[in-house]
Amino acid sequence: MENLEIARMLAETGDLMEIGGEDGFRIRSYRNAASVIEGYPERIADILNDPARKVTDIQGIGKGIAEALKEIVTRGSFARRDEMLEKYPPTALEMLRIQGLGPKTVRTLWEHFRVSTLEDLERLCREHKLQDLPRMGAKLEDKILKGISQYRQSAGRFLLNYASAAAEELGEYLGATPAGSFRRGRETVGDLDLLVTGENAEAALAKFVQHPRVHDVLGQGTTKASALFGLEGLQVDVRAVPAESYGAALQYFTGNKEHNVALRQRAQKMGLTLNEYGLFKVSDETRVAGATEEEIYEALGLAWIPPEMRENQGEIEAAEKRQLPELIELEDLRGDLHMHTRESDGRATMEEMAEAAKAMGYEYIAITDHSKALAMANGLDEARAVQFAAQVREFNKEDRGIRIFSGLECDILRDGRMDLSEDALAELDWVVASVHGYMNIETPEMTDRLLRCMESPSVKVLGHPTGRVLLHREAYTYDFDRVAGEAAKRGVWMEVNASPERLDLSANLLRRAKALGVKFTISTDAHHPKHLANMKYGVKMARRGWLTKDDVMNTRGVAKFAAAVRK
DNA sequence: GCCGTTTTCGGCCCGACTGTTTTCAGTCG
Repeated sequence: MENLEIARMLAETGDLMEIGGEDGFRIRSYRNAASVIEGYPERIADILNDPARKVTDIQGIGKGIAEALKEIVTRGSFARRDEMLEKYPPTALEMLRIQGLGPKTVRTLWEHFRVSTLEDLERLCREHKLQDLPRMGAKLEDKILKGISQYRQSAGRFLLNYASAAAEELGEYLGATPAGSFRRGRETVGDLDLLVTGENAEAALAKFVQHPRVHDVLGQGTTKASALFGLEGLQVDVRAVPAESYGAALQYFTGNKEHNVALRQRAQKMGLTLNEYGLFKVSDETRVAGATEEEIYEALGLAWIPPEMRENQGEIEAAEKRQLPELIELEDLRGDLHMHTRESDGRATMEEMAEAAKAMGYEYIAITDHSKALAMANGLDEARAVQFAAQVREFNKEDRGIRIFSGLECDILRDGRMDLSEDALAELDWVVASVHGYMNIETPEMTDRLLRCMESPSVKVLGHPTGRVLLHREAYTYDFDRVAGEAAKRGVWMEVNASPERLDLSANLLRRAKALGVKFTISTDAHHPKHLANMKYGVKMARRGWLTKDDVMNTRGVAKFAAAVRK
């Protein structure tokens, strides 16, 4: 049992308890424990198995949850969870994920109509049955219908961090390499494709279906096995391919479809045929290439194309002219410019974040806690912001092997003004401007709002510029080209938010912004030292947006970066 | 349910919006 799954069970139990109308503080304890465990560096199961260790030493885990953890690890559930699942169906949890539907409404619907599936709920809304209940009306019915449709679009897809954990675990276990949309760095994946090759390839398929976290084997033959993995049921396809076809298979299963079609057409014109086994001459079926991707692309007269670019969006033409951009690499990053501490809603102190960043080899970070508009996150007001800036100046007086920039993730108010006064903002080194509220305003108003926020001389970068939350919330709408154009003109940068829930901007918008002359930062929005490792997802996204090292400002060394910020 | 304690009980982030009301419950962040 992995931490992520344990955390999910605790959080879900908290959700069910909320539907049950139980004490809010008790629910918070479950959620808090879930969040601590999710971010915990060691496996909870290992700690439980070590007689010398106590899980209650972990902050947020007391006697009660320690008992639950023991149960979860030994039998896959715990009493409280079972009890709640007796009362409410697991489908109730699905309903909670609909935007606009909360625990109280779910409970009312269950008690009145025994609504247990989204289909039931949808029908009731269409028949306007919700209006029979107190405080429910037509608007709510509409909202729920919209929420269901949005939810359906995202169901069955997985965030990159989840897929990534599975890919790493199985990759190591099987000696397998990921292909598919995961390899291309898509922000969400529907399934995970893995390739194994060599003498033990067929044996690996058998080994795969015996993995303790594999269940529901969908099929198993000599070249392919397919099964559901982990609690969430991520579908994993493992393919065994001979060494001489490995490159061809990797290419074929990485896709995407359009890219592959274009390559096969190209091969055809050259008197060749391309499939997952190799590149062959049509005339006498002799093998031209297949063992590596590089030799296939080369035989087609192309430079090897990074997987993140394989969408048939002009990359083949660029590869032909040998004009592919040199994409940014994870190792190019010298700092992380968006993270939170306990001052607002983060889990660690400034010093702990700095220490973790230093261990990753960074030269600098910016601490960017929330501003006061985010009251629930205990955002900073003017006085605290100014005090924080002084604290950072003090920190930097000594050489600590890492430089901190005093930053703030400052809310952009509805009218486009900044949440804190210019005087206070001027004390800080680095202001990230972000939208956290009023996301459903009309497109022109949102455009004006973002244009106006850049009039503040303190604003250096637009944080998570479209506000999307993957599988959960659509981006808010505005005239992107106008805003990006203005950002380029004013020297305001745009963020690639590396949090796997966001990955904002998207690849398409990155390319558009880049074309308009925008510069970027890639930052994790970490709320825990562990989240600093999410940088790799941001880099993937940047690569999908064709960004180079030069496009991304936090690839600069500390002196150059500081100079660029001051300008 | 956790934490901290002047150690077994009291405190634990809450403000703003929406849609429903006619004073507020529910949701979101």
